[in-house]
Amino acid sequence: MQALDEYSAADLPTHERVYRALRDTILDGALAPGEALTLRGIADRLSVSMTPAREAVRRLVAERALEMTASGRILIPSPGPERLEELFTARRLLEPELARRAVRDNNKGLHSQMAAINTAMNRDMEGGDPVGYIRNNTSFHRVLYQAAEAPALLALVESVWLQTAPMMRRVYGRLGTGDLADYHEAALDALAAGDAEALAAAIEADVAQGRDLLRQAHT
Amino acid sequence: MQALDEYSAADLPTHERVYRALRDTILDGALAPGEALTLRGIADRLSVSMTPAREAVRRLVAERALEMTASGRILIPSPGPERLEELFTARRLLEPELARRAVRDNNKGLHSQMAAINTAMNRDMEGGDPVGYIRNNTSFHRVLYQAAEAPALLALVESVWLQTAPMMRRVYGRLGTGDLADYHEAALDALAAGDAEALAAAIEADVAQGRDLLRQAHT
DNA sequence: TTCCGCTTTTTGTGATCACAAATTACGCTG
DNA sequence: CAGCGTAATTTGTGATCACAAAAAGCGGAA
Repeated sequence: MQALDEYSAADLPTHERVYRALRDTILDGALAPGEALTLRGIADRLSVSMTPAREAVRRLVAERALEMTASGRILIPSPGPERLEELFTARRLLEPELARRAVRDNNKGLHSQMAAINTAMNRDMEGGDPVGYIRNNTSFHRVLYQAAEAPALLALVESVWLQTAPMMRRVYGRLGTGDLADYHEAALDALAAGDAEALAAAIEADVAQGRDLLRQAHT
Repeated sequence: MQALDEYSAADLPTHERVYRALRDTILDGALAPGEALTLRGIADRLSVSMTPAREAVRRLVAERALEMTASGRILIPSPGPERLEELFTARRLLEPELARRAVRDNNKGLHSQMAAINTAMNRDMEGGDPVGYIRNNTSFHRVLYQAAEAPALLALVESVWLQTAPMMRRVYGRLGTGDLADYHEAALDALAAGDAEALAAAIEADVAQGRDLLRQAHT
């Protein structure tokens, strides 16, 4: 779990700071599927009262980043194969569209920014840093889609990421095997060429590869 | 605003009953874009304390069915043209997929159920009942997509509906003009024939028509 | 009338508490 | 040692309150 201090500078409402701390922790894949949380545990760890902790949890449950049983227990979701198939279908439908729009509104710094993130990803993989790898992989996609200036579409995609994030750690172990096509490189080339359809295809292939890796890891 | 009593029978948690009452009110298009709500107003109307009202609002803000300003004011969102274009793009990408899956898992009663809803819609339009019309239109789509048994995809679509719902009332006035293609009939025919692609095309056309009507109404 | 400044009211936030239900711990019985 | 029933503990829920900030109301000056 990540320190609350990272967000304390900006004088945000307490519930917002708790929300961001929890969300980032989930997005990093740092919490295992099925793991249980408690309101008092969250509140104590972040030195706040139960009220903002409850609001942050309620918000994450609404985004399906957390799950609540009928009795009120707070769990990290553990989506089964059917659910994962749905989530990757959503990514396959939405992300290529965002990629196309990003090319349309492309600005100069985007390519170098994404290239730098991709380099950091490869370093994380070689150095054995799963959290860093997952975080940079998310950033790679997010930076691209932010250029599309479509916040409503991006919000839908981010909600899907939150739901798949806890399972991503299992994929990490399968990455070093070597015979994986690098669709990030293909995406960077397409972006440099300003080829929207090639970029959309690379993104779709990248999503499909993630789905396949997860499908293998689940068995 | 709708009575809380409609959900009081099932002994759900208070915050859940408040959430459903608010959500259904929004989904019916009964709240105008830009309209302000207060926690105490919601709590008093439903005879509960501020705490569950706050949790319900927080959840709806997370689903983007409500908006909160930096100072904490609760507003019904009033999406501009660009935002609406995004939301209808999301519907165009997601709903045809759900329609295809519904055909795959088609059960006998679905067609007659949708036909009945469609009849009720036409009655609402002739009778001048905008809330009933909007509610039945939502049901028409929801019943179809529920047959797809893809809850994660459906949740994404429902989030989009919540965001467009407040604007739908403006569309209603344009409906009586007569020269509108009835894609619901086309959808029913495709479903009866078990033609997944024809159904997906009808749904896409229906979504596109809604987008166009809203675009005209906005000027 | 219009605009500015002050006062009053309204509003969201965060903390605390009592309570009931669920979970866990534990000791007894077989 | 396993199964089970009871006690102790943990946990989410809903209500209430103090507080600070924002909004609304209001009166006077230009």
